[in-house]
Amino acid sequence: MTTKDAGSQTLPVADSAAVPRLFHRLHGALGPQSWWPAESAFEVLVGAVLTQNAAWRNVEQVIDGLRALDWMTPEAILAAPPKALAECLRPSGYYNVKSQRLRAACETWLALGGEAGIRSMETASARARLLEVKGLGPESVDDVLLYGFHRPVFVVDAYTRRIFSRIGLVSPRIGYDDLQALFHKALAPDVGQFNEFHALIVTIGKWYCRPRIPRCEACPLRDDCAHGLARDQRS
DNA sequence: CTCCTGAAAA
DNA sequence: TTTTCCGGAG
Repeated sequence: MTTKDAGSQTLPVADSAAVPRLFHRLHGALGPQSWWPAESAFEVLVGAVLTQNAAWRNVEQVIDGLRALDWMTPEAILAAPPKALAECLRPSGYYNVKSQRLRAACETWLALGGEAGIRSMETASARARLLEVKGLGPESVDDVLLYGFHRPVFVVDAYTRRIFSRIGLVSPRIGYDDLQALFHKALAPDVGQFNEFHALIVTIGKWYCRPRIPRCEACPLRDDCAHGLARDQRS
């Protein structure tokens, strides 16, 4: 092992056997999370855009609002007056940028042949095409692929980076692709497990591995975590 | 790095 | 009152 491993931002101590072990620890402690709360692949796309740096609680308000207006289709969103659409998105924040991102996503969605068209595409090409949309970054696209189209793509987010860097497996500045690659190497391409694992990570990040004041004492990963163990020694 | 923004928890 | 939220573009 060299000191500079050609761009890999996984720490030298990283052992990928830890990854599946952490999954089973989480699943045993928290149980099934039953994600993603959506009724269609398109609704996953909508939720993915709306939840960008926004609490899901606020996203739900918008989703309910879109349903009430009968706007939960790409055609309806593109037909809606831009001003009215933005107003509808207000509760989820960044409503001006998100309304533009949503329409851009709807245009590409239809251009690709809608849900049926995208379902017929290879995962890699669907991912590449969706990433071209201004406003769809890797996390939003991977949400759609995993939760909307049941493709074995591991979703990475800020929680994943924070939790796994605190545990001591990766650098806190690791990039999206490198972090995703860690999971793809450590796990079999199992859609059910990818679904559950990411959902569990979100729950841990939200309730225990918080940014400023983590609740390490009660965290299910405490015994596997460098950060949690360091806290023990201080007390 | 900054900006985009409202809602609710802490 | 401050922090945080299932990010992404410029």
